[in-house]
Amino acid sequence: MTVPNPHEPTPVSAPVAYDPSTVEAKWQRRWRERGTNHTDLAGGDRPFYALMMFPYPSAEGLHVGNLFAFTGNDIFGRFQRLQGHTVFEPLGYDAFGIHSENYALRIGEHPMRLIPRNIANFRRQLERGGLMVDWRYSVDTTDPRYYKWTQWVFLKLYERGLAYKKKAAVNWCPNDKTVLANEQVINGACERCGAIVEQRFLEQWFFRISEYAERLLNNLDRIDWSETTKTAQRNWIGRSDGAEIEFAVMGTGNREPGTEARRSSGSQFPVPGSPSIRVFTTRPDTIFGATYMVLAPEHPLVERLTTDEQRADVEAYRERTKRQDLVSRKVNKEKTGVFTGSHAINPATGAPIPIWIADYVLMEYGTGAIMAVPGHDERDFEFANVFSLPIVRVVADTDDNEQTPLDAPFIDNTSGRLVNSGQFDGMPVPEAKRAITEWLASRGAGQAVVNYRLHDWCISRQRYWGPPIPMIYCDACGPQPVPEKDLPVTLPDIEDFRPDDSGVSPLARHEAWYIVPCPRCGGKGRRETDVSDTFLDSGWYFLRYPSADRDDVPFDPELTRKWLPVNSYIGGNEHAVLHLMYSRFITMVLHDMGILDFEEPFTRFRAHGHITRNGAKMSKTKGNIVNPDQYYEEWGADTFRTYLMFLGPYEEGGDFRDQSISGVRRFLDRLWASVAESTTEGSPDVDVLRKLHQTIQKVTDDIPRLAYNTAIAAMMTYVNVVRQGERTPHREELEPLVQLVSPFAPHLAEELWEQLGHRESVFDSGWPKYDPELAREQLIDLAVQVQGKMRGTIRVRPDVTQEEALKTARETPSIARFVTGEPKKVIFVKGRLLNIVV
RNA sequence: GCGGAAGUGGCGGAAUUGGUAGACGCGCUGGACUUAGGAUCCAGUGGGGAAACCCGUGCGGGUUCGAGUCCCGCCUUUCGCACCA
Repeated sequence: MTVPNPHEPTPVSAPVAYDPSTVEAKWQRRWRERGTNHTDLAGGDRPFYALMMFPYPSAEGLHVGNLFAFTGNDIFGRFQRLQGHTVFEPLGYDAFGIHSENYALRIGEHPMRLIPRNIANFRRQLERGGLMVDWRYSVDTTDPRYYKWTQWVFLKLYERGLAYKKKAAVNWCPNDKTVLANEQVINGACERCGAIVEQRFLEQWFFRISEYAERLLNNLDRIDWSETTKTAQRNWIGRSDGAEIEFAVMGTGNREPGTEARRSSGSQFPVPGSPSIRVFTTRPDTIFGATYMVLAPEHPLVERLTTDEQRADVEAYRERTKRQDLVSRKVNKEKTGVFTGSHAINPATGAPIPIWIADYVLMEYGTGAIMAVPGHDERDFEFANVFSLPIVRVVADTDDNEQTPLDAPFIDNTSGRLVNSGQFDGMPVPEAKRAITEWLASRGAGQAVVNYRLHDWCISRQRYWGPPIPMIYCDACGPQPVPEKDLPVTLPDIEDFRPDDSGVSPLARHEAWYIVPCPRCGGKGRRETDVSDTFLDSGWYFLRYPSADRDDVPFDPELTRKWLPVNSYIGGNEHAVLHLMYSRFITMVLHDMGILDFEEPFTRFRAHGHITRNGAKMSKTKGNIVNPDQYYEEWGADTFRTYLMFLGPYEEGGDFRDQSISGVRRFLDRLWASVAESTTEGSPDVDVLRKLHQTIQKVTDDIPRLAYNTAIAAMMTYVNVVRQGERTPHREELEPLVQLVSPFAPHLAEELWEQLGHRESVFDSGWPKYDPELAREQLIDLAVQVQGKMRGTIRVRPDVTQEEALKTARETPSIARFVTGEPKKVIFVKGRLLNIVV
């Protein structure tokens, strides 16, 4: 054994290098043991609910896009905790729906077996990512303990008269063999599979979301949401201010064969009891220019209005448009239509105008009928040209009130004045809108009306993988809601769950399941065999999390009062008009029923951006999907998290490049090394401390703005400062940095915090305070311009006066050479710049 | 067509309010240490020029002492919605 020579310096053992897999395993275990991520729901004061959109647990496993979204939310949540809030950051699974079912069908496995496996895999990947999730309060929408309450929500809407069944033209996907909501039809094709959607007439359950249109629109003004999301919702709700106008119909040739068409009454205005057509228009001011009318082909009045002469043509046209798919209808720009043979009377001019049918008028919007003003509407103009219908100009473009020449195709303006409009001539358009609406109203021919694009929400799905709609049909008693005590209506575990083309759910093939006693009379009843839309599952899940361990109530009133509405919600903008609209609607309904004391579920919402890879969209077919497991393995979760946040502004997303990850890992390595080398001897360097406090300020400002990329950049800069030169960093220079970095790299921060001698979790240590005194620079480089051109900088105190700065600048040769003669003018921005104008 | 967002080095991106354009990172170049380096460290890195300087934020105008930022007119990309009366 060799005795160490006391004169030789004892060899310092090389610091242990940063090994993420060891550190991360250690802290995940420690968090579990200590319950670090548990939220004291009942006790915590200053509650903060940091919600992220829950994922659909696909068989492929966690997508990097999910992780990007969750990490951003996790950073925000951890930051709030460090600021002293009790943070609740739950996560669950949105596992019902066609997506899961189709996949199950494809691989020939039952979703009841498949989904739990996917969830287990998701859970493993999510935990590996280091999220501050309290897994004791998770939800799985396919768990009867959850969908019991989804069915309860349905019953509440039914009780309120907001759920109703009607036979309706619905979007039918021939591939997925189910009905789709309007929101799920993109350009006439199924959002999911891309198949061309057909129209079918089926009995469907609807929610009366359209009754809430005005509130859904108005409340947008007072919630703190991403503007892009609010705009999308406003457009989707699509409020139009206009008028409904009634046009009297002249007798049809059918009743008086062989005679001239005659007015049904002596008046140009409709008479109660006589046939009339109601139209919606946003331009009542143009009524003097209405030279014909158009009804949607499926309009109920078409039957009566069609003359014998025209019947064959009309029937043929109706048949053709019915079978026509939506895509060719929308893409096809040429106008088609057929004359019904009947005429209506323009209530403004008293002139008879022909009534046509055409598929450019949609039954679903307004009244399904329009007054056509080809002089001022592009579509009407095109139609009028195809069928040689008269075009009358009633708004003049110019101030001189002269009729604009008709060689202009049409004028779509609202700044002109009326012409050819009788007593309204010369009136500006906005004024004429009001005046003409009033004039028509006074004669019983119309009224001001607001119309919305938003339609009622069809929730019926003729599929298997969803919560059965809790209704029972009894021949004697009619439709009966399933009593609350009988919930849940359990989805049976059947092998044959394949959808067919019959228009009914696979459940309709299972008599043993659907034949039940009527809850009212006890006689033979039949269950509703459709299941509900998966957007109903996600329409209320945020209410469930705090009460996820309770079976007696959907959500505990006290916990709900404490934790809701959600303080911060982060998710993808692809849900701007689906999930986010439905959630608001359901919350409003429950509020109106006295069940919730707030009507907006998400106080703040931010849409995150999306990740591309090497500039391209990630997709399975391109094979360029980032699999998180691989990166956890190679770089560690902390590096992966931090890298994802460093890609670009969180709300815009960024481009993932494997090559660039190393920079973030280097940063964490350097942070690790700095702590390992740090000393408690002596005192910290004032210049370093100044940078530290500037960094604290920057990071504290950036996180709430979700400017994670610049926060990370600031911390990188600071580590570079700490390590500059040959110096040994002082512990006080590093401790606050470990706190700053902790939301981004939680495992590493915990480890370093422990190495710095702390026993409690870094997440219970608070957020470092920024001291403006310490942050202030002693000397700055003041920019000096001559004639607005940069000519150099001068080193001065930040509070230097204009006179001093000017003097210094003129003594600086490299600047002074540009100043010829006396300055005419001097612009001085304190602490920023000096501009000398000569 | 309507509505939103965005065009900045080789690349991802900085520049909260009109005030030093290109922070931070990748990549690249050179160097140090090395048997070796795809490790680490140091220096450099918008373009042109020997330099003084000049030019540079999609294009064209404008406002201003000063414009990536504001105004007018275009172009391009991208995402929603789309015959919504």
